[in-house]
Amino acid sequence: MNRRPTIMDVAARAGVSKSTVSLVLQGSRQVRDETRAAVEKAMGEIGYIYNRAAANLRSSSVGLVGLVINDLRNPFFTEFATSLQMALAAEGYATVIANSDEDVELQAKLVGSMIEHGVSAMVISPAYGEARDTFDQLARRGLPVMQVLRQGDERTDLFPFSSFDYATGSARATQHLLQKGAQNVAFVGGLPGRAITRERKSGWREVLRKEGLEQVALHGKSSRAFGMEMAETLIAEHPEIDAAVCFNDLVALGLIAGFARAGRPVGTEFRVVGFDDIEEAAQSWPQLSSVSCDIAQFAQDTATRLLAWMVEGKRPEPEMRMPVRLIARTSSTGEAT
Amino acid sequence: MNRRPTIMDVAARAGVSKSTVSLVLQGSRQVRDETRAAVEKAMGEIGYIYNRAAANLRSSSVGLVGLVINDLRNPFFTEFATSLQMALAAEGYATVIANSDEDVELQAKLVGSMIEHGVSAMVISPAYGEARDTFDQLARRGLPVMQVLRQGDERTDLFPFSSFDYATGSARATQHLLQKGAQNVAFVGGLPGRAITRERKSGWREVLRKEGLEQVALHGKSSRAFGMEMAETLIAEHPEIDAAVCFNDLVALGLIAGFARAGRPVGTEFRVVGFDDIEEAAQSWPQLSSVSCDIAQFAQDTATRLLAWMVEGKRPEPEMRMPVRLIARTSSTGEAT
DNA sequence: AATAGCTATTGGATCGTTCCAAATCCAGCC
DNA sequence: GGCTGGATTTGGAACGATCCAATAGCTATT
Repeated sequence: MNRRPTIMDVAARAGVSKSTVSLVLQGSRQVRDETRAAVEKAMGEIGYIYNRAAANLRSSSVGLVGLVINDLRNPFFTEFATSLQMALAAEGYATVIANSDEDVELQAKLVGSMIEHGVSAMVISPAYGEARDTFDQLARRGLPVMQVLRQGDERTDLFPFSSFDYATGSARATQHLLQKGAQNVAFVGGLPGRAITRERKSGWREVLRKEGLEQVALHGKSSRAFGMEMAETLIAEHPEIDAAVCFNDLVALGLIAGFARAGRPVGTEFRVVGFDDIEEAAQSWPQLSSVSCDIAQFAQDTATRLLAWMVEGKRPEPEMRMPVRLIARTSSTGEAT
Repeated sequence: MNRRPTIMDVAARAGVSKSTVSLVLQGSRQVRDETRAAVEKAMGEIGYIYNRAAANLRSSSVGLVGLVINDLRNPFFTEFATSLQMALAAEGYATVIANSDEDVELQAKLVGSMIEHGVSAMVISPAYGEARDTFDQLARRGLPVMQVLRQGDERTDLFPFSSFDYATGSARATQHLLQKGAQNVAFVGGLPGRAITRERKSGWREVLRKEGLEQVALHGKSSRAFGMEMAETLIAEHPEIDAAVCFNDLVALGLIAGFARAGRPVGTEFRVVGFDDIEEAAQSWPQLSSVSCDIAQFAQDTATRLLAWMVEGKRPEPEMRMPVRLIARTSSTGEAT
């Protein structure tokens, strides 16, 4: 016989009952140390492998957390995904990472597949678009589901939402640029009409409004390519603009690349602040000033709150904002660091 | 009663037997259309959700593929992971992505957890370090396992290995730099003693040897930060060097940033070629020349070969090399594109 | 009308765990 | 020696699907 060994085989070998083996597997404290040792020895000898499917079937709790990310190629999200996976792994939970690639259809499939696989909770950074059905399905299953970094469903009582305090961040960035001597600060990037764009823009807008300054905003896909393109636009059509708060670091880096290409240095005659403080920000030149979002800490927090919900039933508050911090570097100060 | 509905409930509602429901679930062609419709209607009405754990228990084949990546933060790997996930999804397989973060212990845990969850195959880009036990475990289970992009175990008959033809790529890059007028070409990045470093270096070495040129290689962690640091080293200690083939694009971008910081433009007096052609290469300034590895195509290929193995039992050849292509851009030609 | 040969449907056994209530063990005490 | 009570151990039922062999329903053929 060459089938995969089961607890029965282990039990036979160790001279105990299958129930005892099961207890050992679950790390129960009520089995005698010698018994446990014997069972573990037997497991090693016959090369036993735990069958989670069977266990799940009976106990219907899987120690599996689903994570659906709208854009795993974005380093910001990658960092979040890996940090969350590690935080959950430390508590004995496995994480299934999936990338919806900003496609609500695919997202629905992924969520469905995860539910079928019996995840016991879910963390989702939703794709843009209508996903009411997907969330309804989640609600029906009664799973703990947290929305992070983006809000895809307004029912935050059902699906608590947590993110960063972007508004304050963009206000700080704008003040910083003005203080450094900038006269006209543009906002670059972010797709119009989206909540996250509104938030990252709102602080900038408030500050400019108070100062009575004109507001120039260039919206578009938040990529490096868009930033590069906008450099040309700014130079050609808005020569008065001498600083920019960017939707994210990718746009900011693209903008800087665009200015470099046009032979215009960034840091003194043109100042830039990005958003997210991705690793690259400190390692490009000029080094990029950025509103830092401590994503590893955020992931850790998310894990903690999710576990409290799963294990103790303590549902997180409907909305949480993590504070952000402005990191001033060469691209806004002109000074080497 | 408020438990999750089962196929029995569906069967009762639809007035058929559980077996019929099971057949519908499996998309069998042998149930009558009206019957299928009735069953599907019933499923919709009572909100039935498929329980994969139960199905797996009986059928022991899960449609789940495990993917373990040594560094998911690296955009090259992220791209591979997402592309593979999509290619497999198209064939009805779900992919579990996990990040070992270059830690063999964690890698062992992840592999173990995936086996427990009953993955039916595995794709792994191994972490550096001794992982014999992990591979042994995989071998015992008899799972189809493919090593990609990195070889962690020498038994390629058991664990077929596929990657890119790096040696040819670095030879081309070096020839290209010499042809553009470079006199002394350094190699920057890559941890010494590793197979992938050897490969990416070998083409460069061969070309320089044939030309009778001196070989300067600066090894280290292949990150942006290292590249930046090496810019200073090159300027201070190797002023004769006027071009570099870099281990990867991150190092190349760091190197360029470092030269920019020192006020030395890259493209004419100093030329750089990277490796991987990540998205950013075309969107930085100067645009980065790079040895392009079509990772999406590679992922697609990997999926195809893996499926042939899983489904038809056709084991892939032990070693496969995908051709690469040199993309010349500003950083090596000095010309804007 | 009986038979054969399909197609469509079905009941029971089964997968490998966990859960539960009951049984067993064992030291301490009267 | 019998009894008590906590610590260990145990057998059988259950989880929810699939698989398999058997059955029922049809049509076409003899």
